[in-house]
Amino acid sequence: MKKPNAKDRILETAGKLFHQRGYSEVGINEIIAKAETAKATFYQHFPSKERLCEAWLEMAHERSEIRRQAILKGPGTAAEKIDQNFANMEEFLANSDFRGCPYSNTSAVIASGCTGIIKQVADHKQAIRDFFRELATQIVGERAMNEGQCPSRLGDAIFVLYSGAITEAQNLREMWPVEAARCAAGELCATAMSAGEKSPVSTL
Amino acid sequence: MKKPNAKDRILETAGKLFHQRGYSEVGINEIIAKAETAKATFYQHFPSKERLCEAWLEMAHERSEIRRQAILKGPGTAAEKIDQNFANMEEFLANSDFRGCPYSNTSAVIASGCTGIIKQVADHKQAIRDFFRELATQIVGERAMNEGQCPSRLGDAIFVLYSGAITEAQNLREMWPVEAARCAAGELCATAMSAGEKSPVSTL
DNA sequence: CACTTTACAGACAGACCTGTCTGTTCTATT
DNA sequence: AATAGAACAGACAGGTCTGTCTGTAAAGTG
Repeated sequence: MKKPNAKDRILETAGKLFHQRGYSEVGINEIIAKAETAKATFYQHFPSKERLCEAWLEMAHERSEIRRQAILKGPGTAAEKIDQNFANMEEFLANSDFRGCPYSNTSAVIASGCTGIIKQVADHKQAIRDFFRELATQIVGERAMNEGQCPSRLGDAIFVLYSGAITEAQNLREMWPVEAARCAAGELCATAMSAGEKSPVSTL
Repeated sequence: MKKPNAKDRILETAGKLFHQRGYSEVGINEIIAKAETAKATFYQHFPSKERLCEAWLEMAHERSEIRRQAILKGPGTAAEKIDQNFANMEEFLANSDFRGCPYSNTSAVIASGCTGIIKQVADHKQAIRDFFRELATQIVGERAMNEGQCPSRLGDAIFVLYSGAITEAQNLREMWPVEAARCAAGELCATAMSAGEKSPVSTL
């Protein structure tokens, strides 16, 4: 019951270590020792460390994608859902000792030849961007869209706030960047909503 | 004229390589080879690679601090200066092949025991935060401050936008995150200014 | 000129890394 | 029970890394 599968054990262990200390700071030997498996077993499932990294990011992406879809289909207004995302980020950071975004952290250390990893990062970031764009569309609404409002701009702004919050919370080991981003996102949403009500064409 | 100093050559070369490929991906041997110096010379000036990294970040911080002070004392409104910062970021990214923030990139790969490096990163980020807070204060103005406006909140929001922009431009190798952050910063500034004029107390 | 500082060249130690290989043992299905 | 696939243990090769060490050459200063 404690040992599900060699491959899964490796993936879970590597994921935990990569996230805690960074991809380049964790070696195969440590992974297999902590996963209680043999090196030959490792290379039976993963042809290289780089592929293991890709598998880890892919797994993490799929899990997060499920969470995002659940949020989209769940209850609450779009603005509330955005706010909830920042609350979740605080919890995530508190539980991981401020170790930021696995994708950004990995992207910062790999060589430019690791195209597979680079693609994983880009795909994940694009998915988050699309997520916020979808919520932004719900906020701005169809009417305002036709009148010149740009929900994708609001979505992108929230995406950048989201990224900056987790990056700087990691760098400073403090929570205030998340709160600052949260407030700013709320303000941008409020402005977008009131612009949709009052002025038909935004000057921005 | 081409060889200023062994120490300076090492520092410049290491800085360039660290920035281009990341701290953990560049070794001492490559640095001394490209700096055309000997290993003994290197260790005469820097007791360890970690200290070299600290010296690099410190040098880069001092240079950027000079630029920020020049901007603060230079001509233009505060809002224009903030906008100019995002324009400068685009230029920076274009010239460095989208290799983001040296401090965040380094922070993502070092061990938790590297307290010196961690402090350099935190100090630098705090300086940028203070820079945007100062500009935000100029935007919101003293009157609005007394009436309940919070310039530090605006400054922090711009700081987070700034960080998210450079992070995601690096991850995606695209420029749109900078533009998104730029627009959002402009909008937040506009909202803060109109709130200072019209409504005495912000609801945010 | 004598002397000190600075820089050069590069071998070397010791550790760590990824990835390969040999061979054994467990486990499940037929 | 027999057989096949999966997992185990760990030595090994070949390379890279940081940091130390020995010794030599150049350059500035009294």
